[in-house]
Amino acid sequence: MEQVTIKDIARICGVGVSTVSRAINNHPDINPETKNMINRVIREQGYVPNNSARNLKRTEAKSIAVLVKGMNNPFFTSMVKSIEKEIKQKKYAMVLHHVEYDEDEIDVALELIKEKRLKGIIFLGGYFKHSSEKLGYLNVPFILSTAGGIGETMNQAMYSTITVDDRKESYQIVEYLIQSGHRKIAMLSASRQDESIGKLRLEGYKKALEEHGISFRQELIKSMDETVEPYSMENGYQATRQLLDSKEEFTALYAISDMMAVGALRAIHEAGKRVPEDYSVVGFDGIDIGKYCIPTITTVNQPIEEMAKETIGLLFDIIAGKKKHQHKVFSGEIVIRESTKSI
Amino acid sequence: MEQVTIKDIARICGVGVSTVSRAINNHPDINPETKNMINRVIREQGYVPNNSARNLKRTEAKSIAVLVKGMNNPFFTSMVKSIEKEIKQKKYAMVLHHVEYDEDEIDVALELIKEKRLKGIIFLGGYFKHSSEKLGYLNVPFILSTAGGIGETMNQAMYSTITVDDRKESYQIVEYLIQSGHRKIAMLSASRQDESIGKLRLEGYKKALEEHGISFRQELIKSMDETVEPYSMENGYQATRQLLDSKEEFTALYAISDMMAVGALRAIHEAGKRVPEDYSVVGFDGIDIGKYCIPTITTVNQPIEEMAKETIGLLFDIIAGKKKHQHKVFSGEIVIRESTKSI
DNA sequence: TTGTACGCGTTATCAT
DNA sequence: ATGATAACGCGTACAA
Repeated sequence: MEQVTIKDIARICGVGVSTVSRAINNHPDINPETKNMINRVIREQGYVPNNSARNLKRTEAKSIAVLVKGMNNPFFTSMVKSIEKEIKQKKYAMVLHHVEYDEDEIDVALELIKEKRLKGIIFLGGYFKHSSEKLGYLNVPFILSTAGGIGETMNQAMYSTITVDDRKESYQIVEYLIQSGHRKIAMLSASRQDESIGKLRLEGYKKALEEHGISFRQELIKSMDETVEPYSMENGYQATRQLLDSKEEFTALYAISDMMAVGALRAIHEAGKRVPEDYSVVGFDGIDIGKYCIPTITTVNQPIEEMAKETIGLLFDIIAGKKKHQHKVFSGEIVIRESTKSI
Repeated sequence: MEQVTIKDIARICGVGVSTVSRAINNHPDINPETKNMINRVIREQGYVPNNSARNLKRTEAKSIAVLVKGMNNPFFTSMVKSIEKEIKQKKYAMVLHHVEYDEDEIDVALELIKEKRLKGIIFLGGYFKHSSEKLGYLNVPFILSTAGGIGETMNQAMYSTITVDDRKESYQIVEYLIQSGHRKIAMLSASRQDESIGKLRLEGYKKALEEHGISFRQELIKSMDETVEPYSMENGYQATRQLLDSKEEFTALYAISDMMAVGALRAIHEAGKRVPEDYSVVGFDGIDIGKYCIPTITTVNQPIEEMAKETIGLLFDIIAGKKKHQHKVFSGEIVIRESTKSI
């Protein structure tokens, strides 16, 4: 279990530690021969530099952390991939970290800042109802991307945001349903206490109903089961079953995530009904699975690629001091597929 | 950008650094009053201990790394969750790390060992064709869980493995198809050069055919497109389309992952055919999505929960010196759902 | 080109 | 109960 250190290597090679250090870090001022010799010994000994010590010493590390809330959602997976591509292109290192739904992302970020020498942070998802005070501890630029519940209690100049307008997009997908002739539109919503995207999407739903003279009925709203993973297929399945069992009449179902919509499809199928003949179903996010389901799912597509590009681009600009924090809103796009029909 | 350190806290509080350290780490020998005072200042200053320095100094860290190859596969997601639960129960910290398909997991592991003070490593997925020499550098116990390509070049006493017998399980699911009357069974396989689970599952397929007097036909094997994400829905979709376009006759389709099976379902649907009426489809893994698809997918269920428990249990026993490395094989279970029928 | 010595922020040890 | 100080492993200024 004994760790071999840089000193051991130096001793074995009969050189000083700085020479070994130079060999490791490809410094110019070193004799190629000694360098080769040192590298050979390093391999022989299986020596790996201790990163803790390195980070402790190093001035800068050119790394960016990406904190993802909830590792399950495939939506974030593709977002992360896009971001990673961009980060690598800029020759930065990406530190990916998952945050549980019940963890505090700021605390995690603070840990990370002290551990790695971060140049910036990207938060993906999450709710973000933190005080300005706490946010102030974050002494590197950070961006909230596709995060909900932003801007009420927080000082807008302290950070950037990249989002879609959840309220508006939600409004539009519901309006699409209304224009397709649906008037009894059920919704698979977030939990009742949700203060995040769930709330915004619910507001959009209500507004669309209102503007088209349809009265809101609480009975048509099914909230997520908090004991089941949020936004999951299982959650969508459960909620839809409840809805079906309740015998409430509806012709369309709006799930606030594509994953939930998949569960809804199943529940409807099991009830002996068909999509879209008996019920139209729409989701939200635009993840891959919606393209493979049978039927494929009509949804609000979030421009993942663009948002990722903008996120990382903005972050680099802020790091370089070229820009100030800003709040960008992207437009979603309704993608009509097989799960909806006009009535 | 100025980092506030333990010294600053000590100075502000008018105490020594060791006292601050004691306050942070809940040492017994400290006056509750000073402790409270220090904690207040820490909060006020937004001080967070530097983990690099901590790890550098700390004797032991009670942490276990989990390295996952390929972040996309939901199969690993649930595996990780189970493992995390167990690790937390033992009061250890889990370090989760994703490894890209083209990264070398051993190198990543070596980095991690030096950085955190790991007590053990769990590798999830991946191919593992490393030399004993390189493995020897890993000076903490490690377990290969659900990893393929094990045991040929590697010294079995150096590590443990937790797997299902991919060859056997593959054999059984194909045999199930054969017993259901299918004789023309197509397969969505790994890439041709695959030396891992893909190869084993292909061998199982061949053996089942052989033992039931069915001749193997290369035309019925579609390999994954290497430019598309391995084991993905897209990959399954593409391969199935090719298969369908090739006009080869078959009555059953065996996809080596559930995700690929989902893609296959879609491709078949688009071709105007039906599952299971026209084609029976089976997958492999037993992930959630298979329960929600329409139709639900017959598959080989891997006992994720048990394997996770065994993995982490064994690792702790090895760390404690209670057990030696061993190689456990779990049995899968064929779960018959809607996507298959007898002919 | 190479070696020596110091300091990074923290914890452990030993005094007090 | 508290404080001073020596490590931890590494990078780097500076001396040689």
